[in-house]
Amino acid sequence: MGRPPCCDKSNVKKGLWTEEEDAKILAYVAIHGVGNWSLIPKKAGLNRCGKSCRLRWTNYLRPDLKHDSFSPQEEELIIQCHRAIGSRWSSIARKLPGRTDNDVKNHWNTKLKKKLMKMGIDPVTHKPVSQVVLEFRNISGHGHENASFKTEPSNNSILTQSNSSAWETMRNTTMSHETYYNNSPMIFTNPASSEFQTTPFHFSNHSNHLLNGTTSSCSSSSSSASITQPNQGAQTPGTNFCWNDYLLSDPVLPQNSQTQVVGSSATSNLTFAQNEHHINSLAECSSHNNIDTNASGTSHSASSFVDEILDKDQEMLSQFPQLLNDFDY
DNA sequence: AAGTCACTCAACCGCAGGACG
DNA sequence: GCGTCCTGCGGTTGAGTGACT
Repeated sequence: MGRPPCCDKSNVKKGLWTEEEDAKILAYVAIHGVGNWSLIPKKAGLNRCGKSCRLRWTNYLRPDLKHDSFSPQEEELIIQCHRAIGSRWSSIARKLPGRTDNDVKNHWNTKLKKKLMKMGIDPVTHKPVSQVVLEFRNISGHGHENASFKTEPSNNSILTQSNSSAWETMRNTTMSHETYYNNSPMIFTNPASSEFQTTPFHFSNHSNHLLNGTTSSCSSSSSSASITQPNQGAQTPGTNFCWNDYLLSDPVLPQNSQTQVVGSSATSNLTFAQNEHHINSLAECSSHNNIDTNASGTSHSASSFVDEILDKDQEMLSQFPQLLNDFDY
């Protein structure tokens, strides 16, 4: 038995709000304040669902909201936060005074995602698209160099976004690392090296790291927010980088279940962003691609995996208590 | 000028979790 | 412990609008 609707939807108005309706809400809130939104429509004389009133207030009418466009600093902060915690828009919005989760979400979906894709960054994983392509190839069994794409991926990564042109581009061309190197120089921090750099998107040419209080302060080894991928050596071009390797070397996973321990530095350099990123990656990997992490050679059960994440979570929080102030999770 | 397409963003929907009786 | 109500959240939709043909 499902929950009854919050209101009689057949008798409430839907759609855009009129100035008159806005004025009613503003007048009511000015006198009584916010709270108990289910009663507000009746008391304020509105033929609207309480939920709709609350949304109108929180997303548009609140006096502390900004209605101007996003600044470059705000955009940078959104990208950094998204890389760290994924699509937790309310948490990200709390970092941006005057912005709502809806604002942030819309801005991400309409502007920032495209901006990243233009730069050759997969907006879901925040990895260079070339790396995502390599991983997909391995997952889908098209690991050899000249394999053509035969099946489309099923996750929400750049390969399946509404931006089908990106997919078409990649399907029709074998993406060379040089292509991405040339198209997105910001990604690759070592242009002189012939080694393929896998450092995800990083505003390295910005002097102000807006997230110093979050990602950077959490790093025990670096002042930048750049992320060093685990098992980096396996990701050089021409080698058979495998998504499973990525999982197996994940610092979140139990060490004794990893067939190959990457090295203590990989764990000691672990940042908050890394952990979040990996957890998100794992979740996406398993949910979107139906990849069973147990099938990757690990022997832990699902519950022990969750326990492991929680343990690591506790460990991180004890080491970096400031996280509690930065993100609610 | 008219039609089509792409984009933006306000609003809706359904679910989850917390508070409370 | 259970049911109900309220609120918060993230994903999705669709009306409005401007750009393009």
